[in-house]
Amino acid sequence: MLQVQFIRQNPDLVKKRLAIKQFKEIGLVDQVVNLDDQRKKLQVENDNILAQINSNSKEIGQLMAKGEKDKAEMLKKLVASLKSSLQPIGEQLAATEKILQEALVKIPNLPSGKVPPGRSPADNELVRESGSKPVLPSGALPHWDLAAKYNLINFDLGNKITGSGFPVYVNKGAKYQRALIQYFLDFNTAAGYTEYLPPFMVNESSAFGTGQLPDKEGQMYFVNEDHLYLIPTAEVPVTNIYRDEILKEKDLPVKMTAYTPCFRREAGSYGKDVRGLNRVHQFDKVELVQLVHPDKSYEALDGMVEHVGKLLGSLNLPFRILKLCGGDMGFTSALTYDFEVYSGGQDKWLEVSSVSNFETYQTNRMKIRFRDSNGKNQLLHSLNGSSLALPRILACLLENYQTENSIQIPAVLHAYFGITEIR
RNA sequence: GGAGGAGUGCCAGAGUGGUUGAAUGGGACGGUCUCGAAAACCGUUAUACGGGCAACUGUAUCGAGGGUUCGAAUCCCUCCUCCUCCGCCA
Repeated sequence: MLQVQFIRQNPDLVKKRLAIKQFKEIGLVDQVVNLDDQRKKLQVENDNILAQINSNSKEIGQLMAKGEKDKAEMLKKLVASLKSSLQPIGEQLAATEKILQEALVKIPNLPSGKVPPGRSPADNELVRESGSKPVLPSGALPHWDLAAKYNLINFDLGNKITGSGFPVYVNKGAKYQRALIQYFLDFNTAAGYTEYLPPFMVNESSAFGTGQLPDKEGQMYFVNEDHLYLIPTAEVPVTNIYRDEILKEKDLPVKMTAYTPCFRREAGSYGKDVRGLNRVHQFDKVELVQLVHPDKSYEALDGMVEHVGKLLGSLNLPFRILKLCGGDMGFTSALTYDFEVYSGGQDKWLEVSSVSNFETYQTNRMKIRFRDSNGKNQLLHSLNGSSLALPRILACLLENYQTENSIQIPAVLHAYFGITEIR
């Protein structure tokens, strides 16, 4: 969430930037400022009464020690009346803080100055295109047909065991997943990221920290009995590793990578973009997370984009990088680059990675800070990106590497997979 | 799941109702000393939200949240986590 102090100091800038994000409830900005004014006033009153109660209580202790019971009794009465006058103020203060917090979490992150205006995906800015579309044999198949032809993925079986959107990977299809995960993790650790294998369920605090809660409950699977959420991305548990921590400047940047399955209810998505592996409820992903000095986060973002680009390049997949426009960005992001890979069998671009800088939006919720050279605690910037989301990568690898009667395996994966083609 | 024990500052650890934000030791940092270092000695060493131009100052926080009390790290309740034993189990 945004820092109240920043909103107070720059209300007009905040409103202007929120408009770029197509945010409708601009009124919340003034509301937050007003509520914070109220909060301050109430806190002063509240603290003053508490101070009186505290000092009188101390005196009672001293009087009792001296045996001056009568005076002590009088003071007790005084404190009792102070307490009754405190009660309504305390309640008002708590209520105001609650409303303030509720308003604050409804305000999305501000888009950085680099974000192009625009309302929809059509307004996203093409940054770079790399590689060339494959020349496929006539009668080239989409991945769901290839998956059936070579017995790699069984969608019907998933329907039977669980439901739609839970594919079962079979035989070489299963091993392909494993090879990709291993390759991605090795690629990331070689670049200095520390590997983690976090829990696949998180508590409410963690889900709040990265911005999934409140409001996006509907997109997560929830285990009612234990009050836990299945993670929609490794970003959630991994970023929360440093929740409530104050880091040393010399330990920056923190670079982490993790493989996890991801669980998404994808409520409200229908249509043909859900075919095959294009949109599923459970999928594998390797994620990158960085916590960096606020002065260096855009440099770090460029570095992550570069890193993911290299990874895709190593697989010889044609891809393009889009800078998301204000209207298409996520709630918590300040700047996002999407990677899309060309899917030869479907003749369309599939999003396989999203790399974002969240600046202090998440770290303010999680209180992830560092001690700067002046000894002051400052919020870090958090960033994350996929490297990569498996299903769509697999879809593109199957489609783009198909021949008449085989699927070739990219050279960098031969060692991981143990074979050079699927027949 | 059952029974018992425990959760205090960066760490260890004291503290069972009254100047305790918290003894003591260690660590870290700064200083003195030294050519430099070690040792020794001195000092500093939580966070958040407020008030004040500032010096400074108020409040809250001893796993979390409630409660009792004039006053809670200390008493009570709920929850969480850890340890020991039993049960179950990959």
